[in-house]
Amino acid sequence: MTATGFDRHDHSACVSDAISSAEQHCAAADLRLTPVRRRVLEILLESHAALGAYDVLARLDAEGLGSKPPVAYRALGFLVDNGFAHRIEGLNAFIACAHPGADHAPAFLICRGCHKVAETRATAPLGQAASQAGFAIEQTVIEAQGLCPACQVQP
Amino acid sequence: MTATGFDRHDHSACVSDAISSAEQHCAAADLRLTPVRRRVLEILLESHAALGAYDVLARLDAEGLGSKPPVAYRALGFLVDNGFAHRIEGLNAFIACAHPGADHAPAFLICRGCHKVAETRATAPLGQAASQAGFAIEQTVIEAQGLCPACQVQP
DNA sequence: CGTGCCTTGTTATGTTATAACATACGCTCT
DNA sequence: AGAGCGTATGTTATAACATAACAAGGCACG
Ligand SMILES: [Zn+2]
Ligand SMILES: [Zn+2]
Ligand SMILES: [Zn+2]
Ligand SMILES: [Zn+2]
Repeated sequence: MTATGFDRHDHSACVSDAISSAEQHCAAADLRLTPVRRRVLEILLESHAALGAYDVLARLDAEGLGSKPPVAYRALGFLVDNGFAHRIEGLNAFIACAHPGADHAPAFLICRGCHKVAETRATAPLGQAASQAGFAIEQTVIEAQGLCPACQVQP
Repeated sequence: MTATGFDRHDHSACVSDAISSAEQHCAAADLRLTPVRRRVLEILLESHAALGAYDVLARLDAEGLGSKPPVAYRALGFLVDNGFAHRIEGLNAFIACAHPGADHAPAFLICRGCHKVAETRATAPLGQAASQAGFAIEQTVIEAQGLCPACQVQP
């Protein structure tokens, strides 16, 4: 399992894979990847950095696709709800999913230098504490802050 | 190690322990637990639920201790920086630390029913993914959402 | 006393997010 | 075709969260 994002990779393939995966999943699940939703996913996919809702909105506005906050929040909500994107709580921002389609529990490595974010997987380490407390976990947010390889070299 | 918060416990002892622990730590580290800071810690300690900065501010205002956002944010910042409280990213809210004084990596069980939060500890499960990616972790946020024992019974 | 440092007071503004209601579009059933 | 319905979008307004910037007070130390 790799943490896509900091490594060099064929990013245009990375983008087109994600888009076609989203198209397939939407077709299969009777979901509509409308122009705004599709464009927001593309915007998120353009980099592996997290974007704020208003950053996304600014791009949409520049392209005439919408200028009011709910436009961005609705599209982002759709993408997050259906697993095409994730919300990064520590940044109040959003990032395209790096493992689209798969049912997965994501975890993130967030670089405080360049703001890139790598998605990986992690099994939640709270099972024991939760069962001791009688707590039923539904979802776990795991976000590590630190420095990516590039930002460690040139601080 | 227990996840304090959902269990029945002697809460007044829980509060006074935390306050005296904070006093000791401040005395030892030459930090000033001023009236506003102390009162904010007490407010957080009153329940095991997370409080938003403006909730805290409303209480301060009612007591004549301050009415402008920076007053609350400064006191909360002091408490968080010195380990007396934690920020819950998933809620944009704050909670008193349940293991004060100790140097620790907290993790949280957050009930979506009653909004109580239990603090526990967890070792971040990202060491391997991080070292593979060459990423230097500085801090990890772990927050599980779900239902506490009480809220599972009566949904 | 005067200087420096920390804390507090206050104004203003920036940033993130949603409620609520109106409109448009696509589909199906008759 | 036209009515009815559900989803998506457009728009207004406001709520909720957070910080920049500067002024003023308090206290310790030389
Ligand atoms: Zn890529
Ligand atoms: Zn970086
Ligand atoms: Zn308690
Ligand atoms: Zn509960």
